[in-house]
Amino acid sequence: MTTLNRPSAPDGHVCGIDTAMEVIGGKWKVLILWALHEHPYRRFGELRRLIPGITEKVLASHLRELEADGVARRVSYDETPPRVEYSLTEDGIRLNDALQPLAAWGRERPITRELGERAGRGLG
Amino acid sequence: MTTLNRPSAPDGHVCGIDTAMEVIGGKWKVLILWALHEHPYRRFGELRRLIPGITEKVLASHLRELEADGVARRVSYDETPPRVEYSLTEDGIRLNDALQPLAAWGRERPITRELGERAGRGLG
DNA sequence: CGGCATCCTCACGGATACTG
DNA sequence: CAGTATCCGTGAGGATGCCG
Repeated sequence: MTTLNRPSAPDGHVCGIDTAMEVIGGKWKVLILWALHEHPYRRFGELRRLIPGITEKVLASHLRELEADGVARRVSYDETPPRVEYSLTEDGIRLNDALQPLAAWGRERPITRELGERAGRGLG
Repeated sequence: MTTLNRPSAPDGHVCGIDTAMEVIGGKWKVLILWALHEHPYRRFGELRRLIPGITEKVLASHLRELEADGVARRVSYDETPPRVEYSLTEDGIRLNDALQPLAAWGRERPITRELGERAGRGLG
């Protein structure tokens, strides 16, 4: 995220969506947000189980980025075995709320392309 | 988009956001959507100028995907020189509307990370 | 003007092993 | 349990050139 040519709206037309996309741009970020949204806090392994297919490394890095972006919070308890709880910040909750219309669009949307094959996997 | 392991919400919890992310997931898609939203129709070169940094190939492929996803429409006129106009479909307009809260979030958001360097390029 | 055909890069994400 | 460390593959995206 240093020398990358980030997309930007033309001459001062800050639409803000690009900013948001930076935050939720990761492959699993919205799913993580969603999982955190359903419950006040989530543990690491819990998230991993809730999101089948994600690896530990990716989950960890995504969580770190979400944290750095101020939408997720990480609280670790000094216990044995260790316990870490992730939750949404106020801003993260607002982000999730802002995501709802998009989710509704995705649900109500007329199936144009082949949007069937990608969901036909038994998960959970 | 064939054998790719697409993210999915756990056990039937269809949040719809993943579906939406498939459509707007491209690097410049939201910017294209935004550009199409501001005006009833846009020409190819116009879009290219409106979105500095995007290459013709990427713009073309993104437009084609947006078209395949039913959110953009392409109309070409048999003239010399050739003229092609892109516009949003009804569903594309709804998508854009659904994107507005996200845009608002992006604009109002407290700057946590270094969200300054990526915009510091003279464009337009 | 509005593309498509190639070739190539590189960052994102995946697999595996190891640690406090 | 909750991660790091390392290596690697992939594919979206970028550069360039040509065409109707």
